[in-house]
Amino acid sequence: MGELPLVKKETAVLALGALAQEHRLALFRLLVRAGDKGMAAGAIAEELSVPSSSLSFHLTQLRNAGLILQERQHRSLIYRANYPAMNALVGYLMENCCAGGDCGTSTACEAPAQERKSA
Amino acid sequence: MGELPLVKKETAVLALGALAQEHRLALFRLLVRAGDKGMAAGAIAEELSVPSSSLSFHLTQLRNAGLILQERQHRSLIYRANYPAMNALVGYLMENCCAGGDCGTSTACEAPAQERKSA
DNA sequence: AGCACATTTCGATAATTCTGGAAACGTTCT
DNA sequence: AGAACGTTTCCAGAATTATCGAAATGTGCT
Repeated sequence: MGELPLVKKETAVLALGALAQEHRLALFRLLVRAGDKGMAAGAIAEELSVPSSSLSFHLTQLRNAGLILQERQHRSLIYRANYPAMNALVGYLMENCCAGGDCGTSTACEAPAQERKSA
Repeated sequence: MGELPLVKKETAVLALGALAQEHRLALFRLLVRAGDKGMAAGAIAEELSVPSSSLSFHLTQLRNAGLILQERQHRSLIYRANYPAMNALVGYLMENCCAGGDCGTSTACEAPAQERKSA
């Protein structure tokens, strides 16, 4: 009965703040859909119709919040959703839901064992 | 395969924004724990050590976002967490997770059938 | 009616966040 | 080395958000 939190208050506020913005929410959900293969910044900018400098700002926000991961691939920077972080956030929100009783909160979204880059 | 969303983009941004603030996140989680019986504004203010005028501002934010419900009881205003709204928000966040595949996302937090006001 | 209590509204200030063009930076190809 | 490409950093202005004391509003008791 110590229940030390998996997510700190600060972390949660940061993550929620990162998602609380039209472009970033769309961006995050886009990456959630894109799955393991991720998307390049340029492709995202085009998809969302956001100028690259603005997009870069938003990508940084999401990255600081730990919600997305970055990886270089040739000239492009590839971004992917951080599923564990998302799950942790949701878990934090629902923590103590129903006064500690187990009310069916079993959230999980593993990075899908998707066909990893067919090369 | 129309998949019309249970939560609109705007609604989600509003809700996330409401939660993306130290005091409000604590407040919401407090109400989630408090359950069906809710809490009066004054009690919340004391618990969170926030001046009443500030608290009122935050309560309004959460209420506009649809995350909490208000009900008068004698001289006090009682606030309760809106569980369905919370569930819908979480559902929206994870929508299309794993590219539409069912990856174990079964989130639910019904307002607990708690001992409703033992009077 | 009059008084005390619970909470909200007003208002002015401080702090933070968003935006996008231009310039800088790192990578790849010839 | 030099050129082209993809992305980020810099910057300054615009917009939004948070704070809290004081005053106003609403409710219930006597």
